[in-house]
Amino acid sequence: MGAECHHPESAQPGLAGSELAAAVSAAEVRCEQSRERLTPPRRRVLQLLLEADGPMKAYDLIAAYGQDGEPAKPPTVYRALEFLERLGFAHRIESLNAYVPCRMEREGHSAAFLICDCCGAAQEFEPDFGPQMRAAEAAGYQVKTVTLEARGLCPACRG
Amino acid sequence: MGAECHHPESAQPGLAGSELAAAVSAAEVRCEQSRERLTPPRRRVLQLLLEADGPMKAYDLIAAYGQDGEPAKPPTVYRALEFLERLGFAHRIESLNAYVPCRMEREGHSAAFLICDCCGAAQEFEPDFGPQMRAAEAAGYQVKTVTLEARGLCPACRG
DNA sequence: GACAAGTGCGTTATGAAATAACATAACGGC
DNA sequence: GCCGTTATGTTATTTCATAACGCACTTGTC
Repeated sequence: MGAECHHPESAQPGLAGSELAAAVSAAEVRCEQSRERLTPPRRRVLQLLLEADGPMKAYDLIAAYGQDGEPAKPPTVYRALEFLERLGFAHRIESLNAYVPCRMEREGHSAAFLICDCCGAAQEFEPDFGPQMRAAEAAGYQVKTVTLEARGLCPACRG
Repeated sequence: MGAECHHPESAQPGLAGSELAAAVSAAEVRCEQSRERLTPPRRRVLQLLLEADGPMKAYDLIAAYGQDGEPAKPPTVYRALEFLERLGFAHRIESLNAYVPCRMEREGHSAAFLICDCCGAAQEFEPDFGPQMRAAEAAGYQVKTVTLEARGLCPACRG
């Protein structure tokens, strides 16, 4: 994951400049539509996720939080992450204990990732959970959210 | 999750007696076939998982490890869990930080769970990852393992 | 049997991830 | 203005997981 890997980074590079500003603005608009508030800590954490080249750990966010180098307190970042997840602006990748901004156009509650064990890239893709939803229904479950994490090697690292 | 829930437990009850012994013996056979050793700590942790009524946290296993009430040291249990996962005898449920014994007949590396947010039950099911594997292939990824966790309400808790 | 290599275990200590609990501040409706 | 609600600041703690070391046991070789 990154440290051991010298392949060209295939992960989506972080946003910057006008792209970053546009992504933050889009989040702002969606917040207003939902009568939610993109407060300073929430905006700051979203920005850090969008700028990053790959999944960020919570304590990476905590360390990077202050523009002056001052770290945040853990609850500040965890609360912001909870909000961003709730609104669909970010996803937690369970198998990495890390977070990424949502790359999908469609707003929804499900997330699916292709994760490279070599370079650490995590690519979100549009999942088709048809078979799994049918299995859940057959078992009588009422599913609220689904997450899928596929581990392997990305095109750049599979050689 | 369990604490807040007074519905009838729909999770698979833990094994006991001859069923438990048979499950442990089956694991023993599979170990010998793979030239692996089901050593005492590994056997003990597997037994605890099989006896449990639901997912067990690592520190639950640590606390329950000694028959005399003596807890295990964390590395003892984490090493055993790593082994059991590697052999396919147990799965880690990432979104719960918890572990369950594998309930599937077929030996494989993929796992899929229906998790009840109310009673904490985690039911393993046979996943059909066809759509997701095709998406991964289209993206050029070489997938090694896939895990899926669907959160919702089990039949007993959905009311 | 002596030896070395590999594997697993026991132990101590530490690191990493996440949350509890309580006080204070800002917003929005009336 | 006042009040309920939501969000933040802060301290401390809990929960989860691993690093690092030395010893013991097994296995294969000579």
